[in-house]
Amino acid sequence: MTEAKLDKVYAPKAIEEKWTKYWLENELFRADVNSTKPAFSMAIPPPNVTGSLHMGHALNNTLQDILARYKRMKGFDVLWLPGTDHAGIATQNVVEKKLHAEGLDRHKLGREKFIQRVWQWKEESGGAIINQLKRLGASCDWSREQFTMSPELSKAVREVFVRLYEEGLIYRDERLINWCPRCLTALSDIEVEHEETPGKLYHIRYPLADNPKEFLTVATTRPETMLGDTAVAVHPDDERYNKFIGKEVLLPLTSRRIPVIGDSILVDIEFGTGAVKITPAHDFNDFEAGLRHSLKRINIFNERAHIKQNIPDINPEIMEEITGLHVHKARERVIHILKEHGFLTKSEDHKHVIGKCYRCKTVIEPYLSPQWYVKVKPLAEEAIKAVEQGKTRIIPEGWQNTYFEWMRNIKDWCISRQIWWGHQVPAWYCLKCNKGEIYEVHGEKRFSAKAKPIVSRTEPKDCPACKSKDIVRDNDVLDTWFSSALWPFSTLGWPEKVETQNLASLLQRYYPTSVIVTGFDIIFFWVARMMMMGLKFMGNVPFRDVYIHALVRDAEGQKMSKSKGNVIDPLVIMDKYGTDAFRFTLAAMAAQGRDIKLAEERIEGYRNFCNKIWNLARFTLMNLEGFSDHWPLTTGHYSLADKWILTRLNAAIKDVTEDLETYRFNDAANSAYQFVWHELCDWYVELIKFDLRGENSEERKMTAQTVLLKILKDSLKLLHPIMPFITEEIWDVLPHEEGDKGQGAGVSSIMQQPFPKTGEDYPDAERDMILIMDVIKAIRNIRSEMNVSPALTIEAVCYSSDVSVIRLLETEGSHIKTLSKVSVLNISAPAGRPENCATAIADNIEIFIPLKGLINFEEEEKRLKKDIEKIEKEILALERKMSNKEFIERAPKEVVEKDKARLEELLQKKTKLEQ
RNA sequence: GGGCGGAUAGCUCAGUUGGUAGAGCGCAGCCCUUACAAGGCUGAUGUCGCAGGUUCGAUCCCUGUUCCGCCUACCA
Repeated sequence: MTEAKLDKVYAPKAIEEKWTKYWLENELFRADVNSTKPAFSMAIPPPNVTGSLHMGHALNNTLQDILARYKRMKGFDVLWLPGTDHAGIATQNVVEKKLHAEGLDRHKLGREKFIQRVWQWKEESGGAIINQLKRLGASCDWSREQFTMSPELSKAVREVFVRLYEEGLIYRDERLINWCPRCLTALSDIEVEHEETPGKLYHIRYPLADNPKEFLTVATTRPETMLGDTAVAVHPDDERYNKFIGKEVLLPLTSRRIPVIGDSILVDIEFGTGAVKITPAHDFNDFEAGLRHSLKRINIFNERAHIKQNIPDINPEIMEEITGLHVHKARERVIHILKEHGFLTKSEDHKHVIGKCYRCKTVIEPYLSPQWYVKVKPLAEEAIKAVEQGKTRIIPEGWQNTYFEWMRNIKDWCISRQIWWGHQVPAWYCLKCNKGEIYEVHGEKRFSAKAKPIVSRTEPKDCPACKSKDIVRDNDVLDTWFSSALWPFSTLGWPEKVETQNLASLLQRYYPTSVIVTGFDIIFFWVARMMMMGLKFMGNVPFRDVYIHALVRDAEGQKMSKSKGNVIDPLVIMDKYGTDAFRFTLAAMAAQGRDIKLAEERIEGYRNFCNKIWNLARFTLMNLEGFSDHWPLTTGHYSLADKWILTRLNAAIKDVTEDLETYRFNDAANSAYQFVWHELCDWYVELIKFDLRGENSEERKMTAQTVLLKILKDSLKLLHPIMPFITEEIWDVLPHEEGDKGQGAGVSSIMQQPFPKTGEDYPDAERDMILIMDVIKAIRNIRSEMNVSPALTIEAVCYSSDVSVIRLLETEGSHIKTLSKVSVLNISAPAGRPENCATAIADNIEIFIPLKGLINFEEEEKRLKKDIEKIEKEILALERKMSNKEFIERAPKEVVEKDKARLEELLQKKTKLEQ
């Protein structure tokens, strides 16, 4: 007697904790470099150390874990490499906030102490996200956890930087960059979020220098920047203004005379007034125009976007009024003054796009400063080729265009950041050689773009040129995404391969990785750059497949955000419904190419599914009395139901396998769900209850037990990648055959089992079973429609003119009796409708149910009429189709045949019903 | 401005070679039938955004169009 070892109630929490601990203690997720199995590898998109598990992580890592577990069961040596990202700005912001609460700031603390504080913070709180991933069931090889600021990865960063510099692919230049006045750092183009905002377009008169009564009116959205104007541009073909080209205008509020120039690139005749003020130090277009016309650049504000002192040429009283004001405040003042002096002629509503910092949402200011850049064009070319040649596939394919589009229009990547937390640029400056190029910000020495850096893997002892020991390190750190770009190979030990044999084989074995799974929001930030760096330094793509998944939104389709207050916390969900239900929901909703609108009811539905599986397992265990694992499982023993469910299992295995191979997670989840609930539980379990109770024969009992157990085990294996915990728990208490329990040191887990393979199909049994099921459904339908109590046992008459059908009904009639609660099933009755009967037709089997005493004839009439109407409608459609000659001639034969048969069936059915 | 995606049952969404539309939740009716009420059985509901075109036949292919959403872009 097998004792039930599952609690009556499915309680996910304890199970999850138990198995997480077991898996980790037994290191079941560990990759084996020396394995003879084929390798499957993935690098996790490293979450920020500051992070807490959100829906995006949950989806991303659930999908990866499904792949990892599936591939493991498919016989691969799986390396899923985990780790976290140091997340420069984000982390610095977190620690700065903490300092602020203590009444400190990083400048008071100093760079070295501040960085110590960040490390301290990382040690104390940085592991949260990793533990949350473990709770999600992520089967990463935790023994290889990496951090983008670790000494090893830092070494990789330095190596890449130095090599790129030596090849001329990294350089320094003074340009206009996106500057965040709050973070006090430069940002790359893609770190700026654009947002359409209503604003105003101001028309300002610039008097002509030689005739102050004449004006050139410019239009601008940012009037305060006029203080930095160094020219006015008009279109050379613009007849209104081209006569002014070469002349000068007086810049209002200043004593500055600036030239009028002709520029067809910058100026759109149609827009605004047709005349454009040029501020090369504060606008990207103007900067370019300034280069074309060799214009001076006048910077009017500082790092915090406050108006500088002593901007050249400004009227002193105005200067005094606005010095130190934030540009936005200064704007109001300038508008006011312009209006007072009659320079402002008009202001109209105008919506325009403004950039905001992706970390803190502060309005970005274009700001002139020396920065480090990567020359990306040559790298991008290779990255484009690799995808064109199919060395890397992007899935779903639609994202390829996005990738190409960006790669083809790529601009040089500004990689330096003026923050402290991150990989400090491995460059030094000789104070002697660069004497004239030094300036100070917040007590830090900075160097102009003309300064000559010494770039080196290690700190130089002295200046190679003058041997002076007076050298200073560049204060900038690298864009966080610079180190992320190296992730697929830096985590595998690069560049150490020459020195350590073991690391070499790691790279050899696991690079390129098999697939990277990520959201589309970081295609540019991350995927594109990994491609460039991987190709450059490894000579091969970093991954074979890129699987791009959707964004998780709330039930209304809104992006989840703290400010909107619509965030669903995955940890809360896991507490409430269990991790398996949550994971299953994510998988089931992860259809390619569409965002996920997460509604809690859906999760609840899949929690119920977990419960269903749980009870299925309990039922199985309760019915294994006398079970012998030596019972031979051969075709000869199988009943119709056995053959049917085995055939359906094959279909489920085939579907789930194909779906997982092609990243169709939702289809895989649905196939498994459909099979387990609506075929296995709803039908098979009900069909074999008699057998299991031993009411047929010992042989039937043994066979049913064996088949049920096999189907349950295979179902658990099918589900395990999606629902690891519940499947492991049930697997653990099931009886096992030799070798079923997994290998090695008493450790056993369903995850070590091979993924189910399809067995023999029984198409005849499948067809016959459908027939029986249809009859059962038809009788149930009558009972329900006629309001026959479920407690009441009734009689039924089935009639068919087909001998094989009659034989089938005779041999399998017991199922009909049991499942539709019929006591006498009369099969050999003659055709024609007996008196006082409810009638139905299923698959050309006529079903009559004598209803003496318990019928409502009006109901029956109504029911019949409805049936007939439905049939007539379909017949009409089919007949129209059949009378269409071209359909008969041109449609595929099978289709015509099928329709013909269907029509015939319907006609027969109709006549029978009408009798 | 350019590009992409969506529009299918009350709600959230599937629908992979064009051949009579599916699921979950919700809804209605009946049932505590000893695996499961987090359950069982039965049922109802769709001019598949709009207009054309190709085709014997279109939710699916083509063109146009309207609403949403997203990405991208230097119109001051």
